Amino acid sequence: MPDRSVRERLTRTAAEVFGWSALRPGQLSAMEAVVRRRDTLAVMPTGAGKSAVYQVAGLLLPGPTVVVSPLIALQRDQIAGLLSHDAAPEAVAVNSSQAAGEVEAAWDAVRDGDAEFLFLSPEQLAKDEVVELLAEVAPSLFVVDEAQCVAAWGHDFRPDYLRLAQAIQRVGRPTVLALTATAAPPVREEIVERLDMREPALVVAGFDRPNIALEVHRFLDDADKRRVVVERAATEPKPGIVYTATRRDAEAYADDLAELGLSAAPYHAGLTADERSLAHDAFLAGEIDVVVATSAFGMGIDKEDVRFVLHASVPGSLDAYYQEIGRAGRDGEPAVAVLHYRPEDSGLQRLFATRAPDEETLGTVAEQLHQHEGPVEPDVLAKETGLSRRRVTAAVNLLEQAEAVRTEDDGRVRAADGTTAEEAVGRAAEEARSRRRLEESRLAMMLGYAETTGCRRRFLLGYFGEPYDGPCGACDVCATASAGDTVVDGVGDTNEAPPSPASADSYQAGTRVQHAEWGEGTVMSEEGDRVTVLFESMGYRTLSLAAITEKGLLTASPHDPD
DNA sequence: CGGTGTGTGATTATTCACACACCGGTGCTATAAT
Repeated sequence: MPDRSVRERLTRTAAEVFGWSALRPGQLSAMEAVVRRRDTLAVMPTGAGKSAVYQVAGLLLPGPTVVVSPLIALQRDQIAGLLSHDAAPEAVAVNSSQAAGEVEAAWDAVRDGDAEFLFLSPEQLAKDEVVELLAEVAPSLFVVDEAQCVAAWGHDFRPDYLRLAQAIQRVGRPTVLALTATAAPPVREEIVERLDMREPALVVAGFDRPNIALEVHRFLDDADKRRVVVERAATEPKPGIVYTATRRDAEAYADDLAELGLSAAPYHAGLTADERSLAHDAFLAGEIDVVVATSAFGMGIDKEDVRFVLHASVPGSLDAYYQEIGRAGRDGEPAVAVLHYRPEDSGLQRLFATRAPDEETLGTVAEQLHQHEGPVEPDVLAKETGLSRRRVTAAVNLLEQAEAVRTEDDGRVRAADGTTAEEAVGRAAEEARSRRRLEESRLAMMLGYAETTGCRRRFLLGYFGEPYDGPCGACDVCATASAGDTVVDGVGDTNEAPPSPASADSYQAGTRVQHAEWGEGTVMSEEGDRVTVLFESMGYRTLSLAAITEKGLLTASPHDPD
């Protein structure tokens, strides 16, 4: 089909069914790739209309559309959004909150072609019965919404995220569309790899959010930090969000703010469902000025006028940080993102980031697998070992990644031929170590942002693979530098000068390089006298230009950049 | 990794220092008890 005709059909459907008079370029090209049955990864900021991509494209493909979504609340929002368009087709969900009758009705609707969209959690797809029902209705499009969850949650918290590829295969390998607002290059790679996407089209909308001013404050003393965070939350224009690392801190900061007479509410997973939805609804309705939350607060928060996002502690990665501050200033009006941190804060994040199935668990699971002559269901392994389903699945995932385990067409798993349990554990443990190195380097990049002497926006965008010459003029570093410039009458060439625009062209972001010890990598950013490279085996490393030149550390990679 | 709570012992009447254990974030789903 010629380009024009596909695009015309897409724009016409968008207008007639949803009433959208115009599509953004990113939306249209993602839709087009999907309709041409090409696997697609779309990285688009919230508000850029990610949902529209599958809503419109799904309609133009003949079979039903499956949408994997991490939260039931999010599934409800999406369904409500579809229902609000009179001309849009029916959408249903299947999850544990429903009665048996509802589930049956939902499947009937999909089977009869009454419902175009079916929303599921990844855990649903871990059930044979669900996969079999789905295979019968032959979906044409398999959407993974909030796809950063694959990389962020798949390894331990919700391991069924790493088994989606097998589910996709089993339901007839429909076209795969992964959607996310925030994903740095290694996260994108991981999504593509884990979902087993084939030669995917990559649609990346711009990351920059110029109306969000960036600021960082470093503290040595915990009490100082608390005082500054509370004062800042009290004085900034409302509404705003304060992120804390623990539930206890969320409560403590909310109490402090309430004592100052502000309407503030805590939000974390330790609250009851009622308390959470109360806080959530009140915040959306403008009845609460400040929500003080752990990372539980975020997905599905569709509020335009958030004026500040303060962090009372460092998150574990810039991916998480950018996702959280991205909730500010969606209306395009000025907003501010302030990170408050102490170097000690990173200890907790390091702990979170580096936890993996221990060798004992891996050993138990591997040995149990080897007890079976043939393939076995993961649930059976859980029963036999007495370990939780989550731990078993995480161990199986790791073993599979180490190519010591294979998944059959029916979803059962078996030990790879010619591998002993011992070898399997050794290789899986090495996979876990390699993953830990990457996680630690991601945390190091987070701290790099906090400690940078250059433009913060430049650092942030560089991390996401977006070259930015800067200085941006809207971060604390640039503000200080330009104040200095005025004093010295524009000379500005001091030791702490902002990054020089487009200096050496040899280490521009995106350049492929080779390191003698660490192998191939991609330059992520260059700042002052240092270059940050993302190595495939080691994660992020920051090298000094002087050392690179003197010791000849980096050579141009034989491969062309993509 | 770092903060916090608990227990021990030493010192002396209620307090303090120190060692040590424990906890820390995200949600789904199935199941049991009202």
